[in-house]
Amino acid sequence: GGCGEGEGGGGVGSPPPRWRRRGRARSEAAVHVVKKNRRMKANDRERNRMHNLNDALDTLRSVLPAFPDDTKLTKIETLRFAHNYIWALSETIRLADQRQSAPLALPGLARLADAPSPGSDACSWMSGASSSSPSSASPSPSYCCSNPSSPASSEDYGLVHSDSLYSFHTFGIF
DNA sequence: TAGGCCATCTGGTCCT
DNA sequence: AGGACCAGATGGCCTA
Repeated sequence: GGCGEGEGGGGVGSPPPRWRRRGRARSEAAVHVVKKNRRMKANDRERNRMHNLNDALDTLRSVLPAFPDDTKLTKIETLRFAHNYIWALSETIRLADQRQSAPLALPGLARLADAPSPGSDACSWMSGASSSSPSSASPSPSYCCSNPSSPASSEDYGLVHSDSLYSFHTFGIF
């Protein structure tokens, strides 16, 4: 916050005539009311904006795999999970495409070695406020698994069960 | 009780 | 000028 409420400075010297003082007082009151109304409207818009944002997050939660204990993901967890979930689905599609193009070469197994999945390497799908950017060479999520704020059960379930293993089982990789 | 998460308010900044 | 977006502040609620 700052100080944006600077009212127009008063004059220096003798006070203005009575009519001017009264008129000025009225206009100040009017300005105050206008500002107050503007602020209330802005608050209302901001509230609606945040509600829309939360609705979008709820929609995102609804398309993500549910946890067995019906734990509601926090906002940050939802975003991170969605990010890794998209990555896992992309990997699944990529592996499927590779298998289709070369079904006898078992490229998936080779690919698993050089495409670290969040569930297979030392990292997981949540946390990572201090993680490096995933936009470097590898598109895989780089969030590390040592987030004390994330429930361990959620971490374990999130990708290992719902995404990686399930997907790899589905396509016969394992 | 401390810490995490959340909703809300608020002022600043940018855009139309 | 007004609206959208953003970040900081604040207080409430919940849980370990």
